[in-house]
Amino acid sequence: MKNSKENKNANIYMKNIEKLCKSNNLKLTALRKQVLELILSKKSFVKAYDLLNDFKKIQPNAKPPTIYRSLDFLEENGFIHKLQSLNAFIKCAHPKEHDNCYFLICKKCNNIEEVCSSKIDKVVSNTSMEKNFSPKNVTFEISGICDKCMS
Amino acid sequence: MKNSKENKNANIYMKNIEKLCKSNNLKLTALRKQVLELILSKKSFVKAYDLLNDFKKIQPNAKPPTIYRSLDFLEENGFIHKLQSLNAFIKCAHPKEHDNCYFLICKKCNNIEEVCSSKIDKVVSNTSMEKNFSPKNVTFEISGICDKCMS
DNA sequence: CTTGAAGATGTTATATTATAACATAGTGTA
DNA sequence: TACACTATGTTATAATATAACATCTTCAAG
Repeated sequence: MKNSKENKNANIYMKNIEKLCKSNNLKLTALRKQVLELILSKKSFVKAYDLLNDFKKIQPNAKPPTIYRSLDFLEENGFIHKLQSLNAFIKCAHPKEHDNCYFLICKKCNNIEEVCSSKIDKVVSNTSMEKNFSPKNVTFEISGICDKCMS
Repeated sequence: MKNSKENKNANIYMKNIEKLCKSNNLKLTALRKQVLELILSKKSFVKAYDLLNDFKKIQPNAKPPTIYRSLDFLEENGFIHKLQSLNAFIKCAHPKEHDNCYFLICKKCNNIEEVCSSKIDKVVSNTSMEKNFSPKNVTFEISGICDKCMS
């Protein structure tokens, strides 16, 4: 039951990505799509080499660049995020719908919550204005203990 | 001229660290102090293996754990920060004087500005309250182009 | 003192993460 | 069709980090 619901969600998500790629003239190749599917199949974040091992079940001769190139494509286009403090990857909760977001990372259950907030955009832009700094990429990750794991 | 000024600053910084270690009952061993001195001697961030190579000039048989253990000690106690998006380390601008800070990282000149702001503390604590999340560590790094490199 | 437990360092080995460099294949278009 | 461009395959290695165990210090309790 739960799996079929998750599959459905993953399908909806993938349809959206396909549409976005079409309208942005991006090539969602079979390889990239397969890699994204594997990422979507995870409850939480995934490490590159775990992804590689998963992918080898489909294509046994896969090598690190196979994965890293797809990850690069997916990240550059905002379909996934790299969690810098974990060296791990996770699907974007709202592809192409926001600029900056941050992550609440639970150390206990490994759940990740992606939070998109205008507050952080404000902090970033205010700071940048003050310092005359021109921001390009924001890494904002908060690790701690989530609601569920506290109680 | 400039070097002697920087040496003086590094000395003042080190005196402060020694004082802090004393009052917090932390062991700033010769090794840890040497590693910190190397970090202080850098204009900007430093990579662990560059540090190791520097350290080998003092102690040729140094190995990765030598460096990583000292980095762990220095980071745990807030004397240095790890820049997660760069896999690099940098001295803390204000040891033991603040909780959260963020970094403006210039992609061109590699200059790092450490900014301590109550605004970010507020964003973090507000978010955490809303989500009932208990934050432990914050990673907040903004990369872009700095004032000097823009003009 | 001295001894023994804890912490720090030395040392070997290996795990983990990521990319360079070059070869080949596919794709679209002039 | 042929060319330029992009994507993928492949080999090799670079870069980052830690596990595991040995040895040495240190320092406080006996």
